[in-house]
Amino acid sequence: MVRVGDPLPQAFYERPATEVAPDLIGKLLVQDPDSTSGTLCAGRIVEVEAYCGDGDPAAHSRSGPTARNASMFGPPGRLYVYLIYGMHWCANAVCAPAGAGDAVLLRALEPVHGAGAMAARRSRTGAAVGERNLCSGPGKLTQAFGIDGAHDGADLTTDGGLSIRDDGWTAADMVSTTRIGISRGTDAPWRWYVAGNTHVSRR
DNA sequence: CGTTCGATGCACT
DNA sequence: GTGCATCGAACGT
Repeated sequence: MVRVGDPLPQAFYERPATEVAPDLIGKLLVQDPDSTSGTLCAGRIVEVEAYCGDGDPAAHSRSGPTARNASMFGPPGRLYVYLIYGMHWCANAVCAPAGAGDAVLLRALEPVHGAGAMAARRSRTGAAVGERNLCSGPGKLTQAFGIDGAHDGADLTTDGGLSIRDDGWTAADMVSTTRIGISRGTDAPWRWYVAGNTHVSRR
């Protein structure tokens, strides 16, 4: 059983995404068991990217609120979940005061608890999925945790469901690089990951 | 090991 | 009609 603290409070998220993102490295994404999933799942955040409403050409919020990105302009500490390439869900933690359009994309996790349940959700055919393949990418981690559009706007700061918690772990070495998988805003050094961690995407 | 490429739905131009 | 904040299979070296 994982021993963790309370969910990070809304105040933690109510800062620019570029400040919150590196602080999310090392924290735990926790999914409490519920009626449909009897297993607690937890993964340590080892890779993130910041997207900013203020002049960031890569952010979905760059042109103001739309039906898709509405939660990105909502209160901080909520999830912004969207579908990409027609088949993968991506999960973000909304940051900064409501209306700013800031969010931090969760790019990779290191499984800490519930890896069996994650593997079951990651495997379509029943074939085994290696541990390094469970959460080593933004589309993989949402599949591993069963996160989809129904979680858009979910509150990360309360008990039950999904939350992000601090168990005291800190990275020995953290690296900052430019963001990947985008065609605009490629110069901003807004990707952070744990140096040497085997669960970081595209290693 | 490496790189290329198809899948697949939808928001936005 | 175009272009994705991706993944994994199918190649080539």
